[in-house]
Amino acid sequence: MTAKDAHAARRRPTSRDVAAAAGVSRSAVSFAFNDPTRVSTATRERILAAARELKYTPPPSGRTLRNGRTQSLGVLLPHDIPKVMENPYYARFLMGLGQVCTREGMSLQLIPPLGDSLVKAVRHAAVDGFVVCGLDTDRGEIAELTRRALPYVLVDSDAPEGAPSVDIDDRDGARDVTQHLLELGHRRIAVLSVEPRSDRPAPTYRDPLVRRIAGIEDALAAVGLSRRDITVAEVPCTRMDGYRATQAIMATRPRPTALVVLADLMAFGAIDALHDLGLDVPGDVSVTGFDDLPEAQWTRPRLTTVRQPIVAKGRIAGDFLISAIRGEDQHQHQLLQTVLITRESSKPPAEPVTPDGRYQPSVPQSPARPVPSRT
Amino acid sequence: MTAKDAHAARRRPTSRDVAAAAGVSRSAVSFAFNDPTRVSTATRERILAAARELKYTPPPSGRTLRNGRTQSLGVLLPHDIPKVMENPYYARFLMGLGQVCTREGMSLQLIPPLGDSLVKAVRHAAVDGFVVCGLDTDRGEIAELTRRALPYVLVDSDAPEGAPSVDIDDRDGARDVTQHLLELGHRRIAVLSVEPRSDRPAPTYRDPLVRRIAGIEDALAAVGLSRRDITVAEVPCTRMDGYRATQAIMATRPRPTALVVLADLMAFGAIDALHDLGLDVPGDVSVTGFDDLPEAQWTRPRLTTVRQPIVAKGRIAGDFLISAIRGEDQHQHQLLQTVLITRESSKPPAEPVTPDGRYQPSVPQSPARPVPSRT
DNA sequence: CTGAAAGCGCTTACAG
DNA sequence: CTGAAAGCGCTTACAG
Repeated sequence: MTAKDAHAARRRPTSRDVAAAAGVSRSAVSFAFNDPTRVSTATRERILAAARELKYTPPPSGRTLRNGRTQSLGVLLPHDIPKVMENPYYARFLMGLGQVCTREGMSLQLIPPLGDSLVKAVRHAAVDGFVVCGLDTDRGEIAELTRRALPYVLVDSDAPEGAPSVDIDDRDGARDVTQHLLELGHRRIAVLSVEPRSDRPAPTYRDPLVRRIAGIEDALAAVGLSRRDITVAEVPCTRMDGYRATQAIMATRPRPTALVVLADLMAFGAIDALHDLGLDVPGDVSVTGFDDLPEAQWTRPRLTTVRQPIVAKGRIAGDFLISAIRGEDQHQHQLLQTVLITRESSKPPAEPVTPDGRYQPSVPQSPARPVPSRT
Repeated sequence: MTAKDAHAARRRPTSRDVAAAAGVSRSAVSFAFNDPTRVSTATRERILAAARELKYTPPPSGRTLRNGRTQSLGVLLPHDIPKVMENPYYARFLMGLGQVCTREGMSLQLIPPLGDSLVKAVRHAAVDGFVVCGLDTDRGEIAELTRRALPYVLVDSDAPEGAPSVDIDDRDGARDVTQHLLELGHRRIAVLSVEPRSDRPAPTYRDPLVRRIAGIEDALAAVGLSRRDITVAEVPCTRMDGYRATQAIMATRPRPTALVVLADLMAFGAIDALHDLGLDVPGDVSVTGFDDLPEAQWTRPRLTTVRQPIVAKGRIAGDFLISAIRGEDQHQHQLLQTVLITRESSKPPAEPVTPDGRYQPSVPQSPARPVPSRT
């Protein structure tokens, strides 16, 4: 079989074919598509007609190689896409990035680990820059980003010194919500945190969840308690894991009167679990979250939580990237503030749980470690 | 300034540089990265060391041009990314596509209109295939897809005959939920539908929302009513638009006793609005949705709705695309079934609204137009 | 206003 | 096991 001929017959037309059909050079074809001022209107029409005839459209692969631009922003994800999309947090974060994409005329590439390797994912992605989400420790990804010499910005990450990053004041947020529960009189507090993505050698203070735990300790210290006085469970960040972990926690005695959950999604699961256990929220157990997803207002009772500006975080991360792609100066870091949102899922415990009864609010002591002050 | 030298000094290393540094050919460099069996271990180590030294990593642009593969799936979106991400429907749909991406080691590119033009977006996207979402009429996008000779599959679209597509039985679903309300005794029914994305010349029966309206008419016809007996409002598919439209609908007299909303997201807004108007759901007004998003179980009251297999839809669309990319035979169409989920947001109206009182359930007549039968 | 040519950086069939 | 060469398809500086 003359496979070659058959193949040639159905191969995609190139600018060469169009040039031949229109009786012009390949340059003219390129100009007709990209810079109409460089060819006469008549010639342009002829070229476009020939292109239509041959069903030709300039494929992006050639342009990408030539221009070194993909017109696409990459979002490097800590987990595979189904798991990421389970958390409404990401939908909101992508809304912020999407605002930038709309403005800049770019597409958004969701880049999950490739066969468990984020390094490989970085290596293969055809994008103009990376927003790196929730990188819990540098396992080579940043080195690979540097090698590729592409702009990047770390978000919710364990960002090394000097790396461009957008973060929130995790520590203050966690301190505020814990202090809120302590002021209500709670003393038997359980914390539900997010487990690290991988076995990592040493979680550092830069890790957002380490910072949140530190914030909890700040609040505890202010009333003379320490981490030893609370229990901390770490599970994957899913609603179902929040559900299961809450069941386990509530099986312990003495039962906690308050549950500090470090992600709204897991807090929803916690409320589900308490409901199924026949425990009243907040009558039997107070529950707090972290994020203030829109859904936090729809739970019954509505969720007391720490609001973070998720959409703004996405937008700012995108803006950082655009500046870097353009080679403009950029702020290297941005720290966004959280706000405690008090709703019905938290109230004083049914009975005082410490010998001295209800906690009397007092001026909090200075935290154990310096934290960014809020103005 | 010797700008050229400065540029040369900091220009990205290429396989040529690495080859020179390691004292091998560029082929060897390529093999070291892509096909280790083609070079000796010692040579490979030397090459990789040189690459590390020079901070070289093979950029995707060359490979893409050469291989004609991007390892990326495109999702062509009907709106810009912020608007799309507002609807939890898409998070679930992307979960399904994401399953395929995980399996195939691909990334997922979100491709919004480029300066309002989907044709431009198609032209510029560097992907191996397109999932086209909610295309409400062919305004050139499909022609451009054909020109690019890339595989595509239409989802929730006004798909032309013969185009690969994944759809649900919109008509049956809408008929079932309307029939449910009619059987409960409702007669004053308002429908809240999604407005077309653009001014289109002629919505056709292939349009999912046209099919849903047809399903509503089927159910009405079975009790001797017609479209003239109901009111239909069309608004953009957002929670806020659902809220506002419901306020407007409830200001009409006589007030409807049931609201058939053709997207859960808008139904959530409708429940919000009824709550704010001091109207009880379902006491004063029954509300039904369409989709069965997870959130439909969290509204109070929980939402009666038409469940569609959103994640499966995404997975199947992705599988279609993968088959097509591989050049395998593929099923051209897939029709997925919906199921009516009855929850607390619907109940009989407070008082009979027709002269003859409550509707007596009877065997539904055959629908006006043939619909795909469910087995 | 148009054409010939170089070059973006890779991969792989082919020859050694 | 390795090297020289062709080619993927475009864009644009340069010369006419």
